[in-house]
Order: sequence, then C-alpha cells, then structure tokens
Amino acid sequence: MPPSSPTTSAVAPASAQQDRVDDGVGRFQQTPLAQEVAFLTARARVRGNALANELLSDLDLKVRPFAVLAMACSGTNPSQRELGDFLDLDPSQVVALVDRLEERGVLQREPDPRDRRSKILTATEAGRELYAQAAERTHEAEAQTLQGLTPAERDQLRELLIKIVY
Amino acid sequence: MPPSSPTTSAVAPASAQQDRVDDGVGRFQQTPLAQEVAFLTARARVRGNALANELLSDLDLKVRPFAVLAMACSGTNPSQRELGDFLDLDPSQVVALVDRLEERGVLQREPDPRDRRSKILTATEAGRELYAQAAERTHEAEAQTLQGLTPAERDQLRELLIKIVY
DNA sequence: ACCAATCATTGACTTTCTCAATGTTATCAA
DNA sequence: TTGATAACATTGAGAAAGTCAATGATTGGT
Repeated sequence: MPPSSPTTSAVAPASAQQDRVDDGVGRFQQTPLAQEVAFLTARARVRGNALANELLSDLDLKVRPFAVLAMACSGTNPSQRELGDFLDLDPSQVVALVDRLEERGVLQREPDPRDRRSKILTATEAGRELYAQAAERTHEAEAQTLQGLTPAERDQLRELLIKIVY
Repeated sequence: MPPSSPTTSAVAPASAQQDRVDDGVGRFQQTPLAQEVAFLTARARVRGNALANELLSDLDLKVRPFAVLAMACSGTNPSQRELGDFLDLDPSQVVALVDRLEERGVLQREPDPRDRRSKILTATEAGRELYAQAAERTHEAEAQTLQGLTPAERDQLRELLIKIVY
C-alpha cells in the first residue's frame, strides 16, 4: 500500500472494488522505481497512447497524425519546424507525417509568404471534420484515463504537468 | 556544440515567472491539444527520458536497462514476465535487455524453484553498486524535471499519477 | 555581393515495437 | 497415468519510430 497517503486512497485488498488499472504486478508498486515521476509518466503515456489509438482506429488515425492534424486545425498556422519542435519530432518525421495527411486531403502545405523556406500547415474542410470526430474519441480516452480522479484532481494534474513541461 | 547554451528565447509574455522550459513555440500552449493530459504526459516522458539518459550516459546506462536493474535490486524477485508486464515491455524485449545486463555481470537469471519455466532476476553485488550510482543520477534528473514545483506539489503530482496508472 | 544559418527534404541507419513460432514446464481433467 | 491446454522464455522476422548527415532553396547580416 502507498506508505503515506494523506488522501482517501484506501487501496482495497483488490477484489471488492471497481476495476483498477493494475495488471497483476501490484507487489512492485512499493519499489523505488515505481515512485519515480519519470516512471509514472512513461507508464501513463504508454497506457494513454494505447487507449487513444484504439479509440481512433475506426477513423484510420493514430495519436501522432492526430496531433499533427490538431495543430493544423488550431488556427495557429504552425510551420513544419515549429510543429516538430512542439511535438518533439525530427524534421524528417514531420515530412513523413504531413505527406500522408496531405495525400489524404485533410491538410495542406502553404508557402509562408514571409519566409519562402518554410511551409505553413492548414487543415482542409475535410480535415476539420475529421478532427472534430477524432477529438471526441481522444476526449473519451482522456475521460477513461482520468476516471479515478475527481474533476478538481484532473485540473490539478493538468496544471502540474503544464508546469513541468513548459 | 555544448549541449545547452543559455537559451535566449525569452518567449513568454513577460509575466513574472522564472526561466521556463519552453522551446520557442509558446504560442501553441493554448491550443486544445496542449491541454490534453495525454499530450502533456507524452511530452513529460520525452523530456524526462532525454535528461535521464544524458545523466546516465557516463555509467553506460539508459533508462530502460536502468529500470530493469532497479527491479532486480528491489528485493521483489521479479520473473521476466512480471517485469515485462510492469514495465510495458514485450517478452522478447525483456530477453534482450536481460541478456545484456547479465553479460555485463550486474544481474543474473535464476530458475524459479516453484515454476521451472520462469526465471527470477536478481542483482549481483556489482549490480547493486551500479544501481546505487545510477539512482543518484535519476534522482538528480527528477529533481531537475520537477524544479518548478514545490515539495508539496511534487507529492501531489506523484499521488495523482499513481492513481491513474495503477 | 558574399557568408553563414535556417527550412524542408531525402536517404541511410539504429533502436524500439509487435508478432508468430518453438521447446520446456505446469495445470487440469479423464 | 495420460493427454490436452496453457504459460514461460526464447528466437527470428518485419514494421514502426527515432537519429543523423547531406542537399537545394532561401534568408539575414555584414
């Protein structure tokens, strides 16, 4: 059990309660590694990604292309380099991602009039429609991921993460 | 080039805060994507991993092998399958990881007397020494990652993450 | 006008992930 | 006991993701 849980985390003897996320290796939860934020974020990311990919699969989308599409729909008109910086992608990865989405007709490259080296990403109408549908699914994924938290805790978590990643 | 020159990117709308982690694309922080916990954890994981790998590099370790070593040192005597489940690794990845660490002499496979199919991982004395040094570095990485948070906030973040991943 | 730097792109390469097949061992039922 | 089924570690193949250097076009600075 969590050595110090000032909160209500009454870790039940895992049977009566609702479905926990655990996978049967709960006896490792007290190890030092399992307490590291780096480990916890890695785990959260793997689980979150898997779930989101699953919910997006019927739209023939995964979270990476979704993220690119989302930025193209954001109204911020990112260049490919900016997008790569923001999403932690190598420029060559951005090229590949954008290629596929452009072939699919959901976004387009437009030369930046202020700097003809760079290309601005914009969503098409079809892209905005796809994004609307996809966003529903990622929100559903997020809701499932955060189901164990109260609304206040969700906001807290978001704020704390924002503080450490920006 | 030296890893980090003092980034002159004074991007933030000159608010009050100290030096941020930002990379010059702060104008995207208000987009819907940037508010998603899934996105934030992905970002935290990338940054955290990169930093930890850097700090571990002089020990010829990366975070994945470190995690395996940490579990071998934990006293919980995990089998390879359990370790894979806990660290979200495919069994074949576990084999490769354990192979290298065993060749290096920091851990060993031992047949489980209760089930001769499975193999229990145990750290050697050299392994425990390596782990001690490596843990210092990952703690340092964690400290840097969380430098923008108060101690109370760090505990909060940890507790919230634990709730969503277990 | 020149020089160095930046952007998108390509291609090569490494690392990581995913999956199916296999030999060994365990579990359960007839 | 025997036989069927499943779990474990391992191998190997293939896909996906990440890393890196080189290049042409364009920019900004001097």
